[in-house]
Amino acid sequence: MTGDLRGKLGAQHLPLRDQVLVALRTAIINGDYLPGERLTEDRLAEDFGVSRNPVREALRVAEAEGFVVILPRRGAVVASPSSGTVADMFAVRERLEALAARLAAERATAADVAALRELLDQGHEATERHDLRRVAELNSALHLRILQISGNPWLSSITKALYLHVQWVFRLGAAERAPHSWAEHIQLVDAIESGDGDRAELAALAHLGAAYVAAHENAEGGYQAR
Amino acid sequence: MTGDLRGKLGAQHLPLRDQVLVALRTAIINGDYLPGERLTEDRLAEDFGVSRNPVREALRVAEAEGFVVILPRRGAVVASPSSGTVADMFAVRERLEALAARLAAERATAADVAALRELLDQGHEATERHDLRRVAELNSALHLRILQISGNPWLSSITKALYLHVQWVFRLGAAERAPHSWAEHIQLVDAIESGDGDRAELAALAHLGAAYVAAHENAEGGYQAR
DNA sequence: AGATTGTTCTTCGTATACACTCGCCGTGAC
DNA sequence: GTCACGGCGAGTGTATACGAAGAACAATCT
Repeated sequence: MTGDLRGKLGAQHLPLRDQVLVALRTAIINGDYLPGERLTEDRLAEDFGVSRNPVREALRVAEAEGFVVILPRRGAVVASPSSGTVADMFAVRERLEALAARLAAERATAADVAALRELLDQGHEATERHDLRRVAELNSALHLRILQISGNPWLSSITKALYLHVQWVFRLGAAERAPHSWAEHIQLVDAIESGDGDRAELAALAHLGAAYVAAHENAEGGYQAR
Repeated sequence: MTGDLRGKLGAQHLPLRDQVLVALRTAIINGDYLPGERLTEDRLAEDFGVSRNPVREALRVAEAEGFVVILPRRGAVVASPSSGTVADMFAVRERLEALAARLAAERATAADVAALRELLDQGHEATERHDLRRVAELNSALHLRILQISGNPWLSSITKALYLHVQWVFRLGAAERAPHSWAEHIQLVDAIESGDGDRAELAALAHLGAAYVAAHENAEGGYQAR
């Protein structure tokens, strides 16, 4: 898109508002700010060591992304993902990740597949070490990589956003379910390597279905609404 | 051209930033601001008769939604939907609208179906009157209504955002394809009424496929304002 | 007690200031 | 003539201050 003006340098500077947005998102996902918690602009500005303006701009984007809810003239609170919307989220994600798997299967180069296998290996290793944090990281990396291979920027950005929310729900719940999800990943990469779109879609659906059950259980036992 | 925009923002009770966002989106979709056009904060502030702050907050959200591209320290320009991303957009929309159709079929009440039929009738009438603008409105209303019936807020908000982009591409292209799309709508509503999820999905896919061909042709032909 | 009033906190919007970066353009050196 | 340098203006990025409006809550009054 709009390739004419881009490409020059100076793009390496991340505006403060973006840094704030990233920090805010991760703080919410990590549970540093709990659902229902009030987020006054002053407080966030102080927490992040910036003025209110960057905070306000980051808040608007966070609202658009569904991480916070802004009540007019009342301010922002951390959104509360109810178990109802978790189900809705997975229903959408199921379709999107299935499409991503199909496109990836149809378009993956040998190098793409090699990169996926590399992630798979690292994941296997980390699982044996019981390094759950690293497993979760590699889990994300794998999904993101498949999205990238799909080559559809819309699909990619939408699914990434949803994926962040999934991570949020997972963290809020108690345990990671990482161990047994890894076998599903192998199935998925195998299917992508085969180039068979239908098979890749089915593998993605199976994976998502299992993930949903885990997330849903977490959400049920997790936190209070509002 | 700036006068009418300014007048609309006067006497309402939504936060200014939201009014600016709506005005900005519609201005972009209507082609008042053309792809690649530079959007300086000062100019937008003047166009909408507000200060820079609401404009900035609206711009960040518009960026997140994909309507503008913001280059660090350079400012915002209207995004350019290339024909490549139009194909990607429809690939995603196809899946989402198919899901919406399925959910709607499974959950629609008699009242929901009646509302859809009402829209269908109005659409038929408007088509006979060759009132293309009204037909386009009813077209949107029908799709939005189906999303609402689906009862999945994630699906709804994501698809709405995509739908706005589709409208953008349509307006940039030359003619509306409204007339023959109406038959497909009838098929779709029939399927929803039947409560048969598979059938509703297929109807949605057929509709989207036809719409894609039209949109793609428009995008190929390049953009001309109005 | 119940209604009214007032205080306080916070957002919302405006205004202003200033550093920084980028692109443009004129000037001068070669 | 052309190329490099440097000044200049435009515009963003950030900070800060200020006032208005609204909501929540406590205090006051009847």
